[in-house]
Amino acid sequence: MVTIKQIADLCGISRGTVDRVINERGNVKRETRDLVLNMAKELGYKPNPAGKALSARKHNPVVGTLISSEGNPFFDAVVHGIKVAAERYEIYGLKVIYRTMRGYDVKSQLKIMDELKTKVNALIISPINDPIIVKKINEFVAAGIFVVTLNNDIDKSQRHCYVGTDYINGGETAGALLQMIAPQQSNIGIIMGSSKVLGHKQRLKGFEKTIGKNNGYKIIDIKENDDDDICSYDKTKEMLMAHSDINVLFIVAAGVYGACRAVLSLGKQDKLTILAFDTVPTTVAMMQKGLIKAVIYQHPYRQGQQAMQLAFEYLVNGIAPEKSRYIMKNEIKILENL
Amino acid sequence: MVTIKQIADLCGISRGTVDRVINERGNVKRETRDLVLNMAKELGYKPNPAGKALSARKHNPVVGTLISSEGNPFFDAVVHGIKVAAERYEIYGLKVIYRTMRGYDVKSQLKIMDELKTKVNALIISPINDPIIVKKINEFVAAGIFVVTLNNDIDKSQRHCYVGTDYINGGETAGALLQMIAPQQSNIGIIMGSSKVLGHKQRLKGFEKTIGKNNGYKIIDIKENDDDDICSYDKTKEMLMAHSDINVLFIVAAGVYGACRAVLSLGKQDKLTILAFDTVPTTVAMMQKGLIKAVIYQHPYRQGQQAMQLAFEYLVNGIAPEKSRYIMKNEIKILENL
DNA sequence: TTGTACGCGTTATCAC
DNA sequence: GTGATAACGCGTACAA
Repeated sequence: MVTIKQIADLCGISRGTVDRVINERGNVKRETRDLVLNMAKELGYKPNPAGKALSARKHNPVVGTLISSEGNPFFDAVVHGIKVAAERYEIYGLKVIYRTMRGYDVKSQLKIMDELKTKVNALIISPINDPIIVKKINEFVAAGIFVVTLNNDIDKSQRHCYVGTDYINGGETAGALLQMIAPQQSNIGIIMGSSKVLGHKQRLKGFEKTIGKNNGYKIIDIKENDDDDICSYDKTKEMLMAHSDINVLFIVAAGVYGACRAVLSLGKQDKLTILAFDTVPTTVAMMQKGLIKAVIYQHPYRQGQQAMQLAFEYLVNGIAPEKSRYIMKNEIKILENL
Repeated sequence: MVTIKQIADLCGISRGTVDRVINERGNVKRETRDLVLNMAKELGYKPNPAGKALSARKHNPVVGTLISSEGNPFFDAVVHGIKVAAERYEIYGLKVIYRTMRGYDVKSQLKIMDELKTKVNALIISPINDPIIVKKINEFVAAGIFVVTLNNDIDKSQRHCYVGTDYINGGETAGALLQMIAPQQSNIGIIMGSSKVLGHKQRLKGFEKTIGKNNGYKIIDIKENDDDDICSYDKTKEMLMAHSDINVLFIVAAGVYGACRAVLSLGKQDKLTILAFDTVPTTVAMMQKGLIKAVIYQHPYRQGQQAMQLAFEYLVNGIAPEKSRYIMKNEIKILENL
């Protein structure tokens, strides 16, 4: 393993100069610069993260997190992943500021982002898909802040990377699975989260694409529940009463519990195949009752861990992410492999 | 963050003494020892892995890996995980010796273990389930070598930890899934790997337990293929010809390709529901052909990564594993979420 | 029994 | 432009 010191010796100069070249701090003669660069390349120099970590303590690196986790139990596991990772990195001097919010209000998110901006060197955010947020994220990046979008991406922004799933594939997987576990003739009722949320729309798109090839499968009705259980309960009840031919219920986002309660209140639990997303406790309970046959799972814990790890490696080890997208697989979970 | 130096200052003694206490090197007065221990506990001292990593370079830590990967493509992904992780840790001075073997011959494994013993500080091994290997593993541990069992455990041994799946749960998951995707009346033919391999037996056990509750499900025949594709081809053909009522094929371990070729050669591809394990390329090809509906996946890449990470953290960062078993989930994969 | 001093690789600071 | 030096936290050989 080659070190800065070795390069310095071989070039007949000091460590300081080599450091200036490698970290592009300027104030180095062209020739010396080229010499060092060539030597480093030739020897395959790679900075030792342990050394970087040690000296990074002086910077007091701070990560800000802003997650729309309030009232959305899906994010509990995500936040848990973030916290476990943060704890592990605490010893390296990494500090974390935790901020949460409820729902998808752009102004609220903007306000918290502004508060964080002067305090952090990195930001982990589940962003609202809005041009104003894109602009703000770009401001962060321009200010030298490392930005990770978590669970939802804003692809037009300059964020350093995205950690989450492929939503279209989530819908495709759900559609394909459904055709394996539901009746040959299926009349499908769909409960959406919010059509304002890009991911939900993408899931629907993937689902429709996959089941579209099957003549036995028809989508009877689609309703939005705004990710709210009460609303979900009402809308589901309404839908099932209006269409007694529905024998499949596909719940695209949150509000699974409300929808299931509607099914129970109509006594339709044995007549429906129900497919949903994520393994929040209320959903697991409904799986145990036999109401929900399967769910699509998006590795929430690993999403949180991964996001914090990327921030850590960037700030403390000086390692930029290899990829711009860290995609978690859409897994199929039944009661047995939860 | 509290450091050794801070503890030393607060106790009015030198860093050296504190180090002796914390790393239990002896040669410290009782009182001083107790004082330091209390102070460390009170301040919540945790050694900084970066510091440890830096000074660990002098020891030239070496990890030996011994995997029965030859002729078993399942292990390709496991080994890939090991190698990617190893590459990442190379910069810290971690060296790796790669050894492979074919099949389950105790003597071969023993011989390679003996060769490795003097050269390594840690061992990652997919062990054969045999008392002689247990004894040898315990010898390694007694010699201060860190031992991780990978993909297969030997629970009576003193190995530091196991990385792999819960095989019984793998069988249960397969059984439950089958009842969702196979006909109400299913006559099942089972192709085992080797009954000598503990994991294969456990999978069968979990499977039998789960489908045992369903009166419509019957196991018609069980055959062993010794994880060999040719043998698998012959045995499957034999089985399907002897029992024309079989409409479900459950392949417990390797030899998936051979079994599928047998199905094709009998032209039974549209009359069978086939369930298998792992996503090796030949299996994926059979999924694409529509022959195999679903497989159980055991995160082979992550298994390899995790094992190497544990060795790294132990040797270089001086961090012992938190758990004695790192269990990967049995996931359900269909074509869409591979 | 205890303290001192150096090295691991990187970076920041100061002096030239 | 460049070089020397100290500091980060830990381990350890050696001195006292």
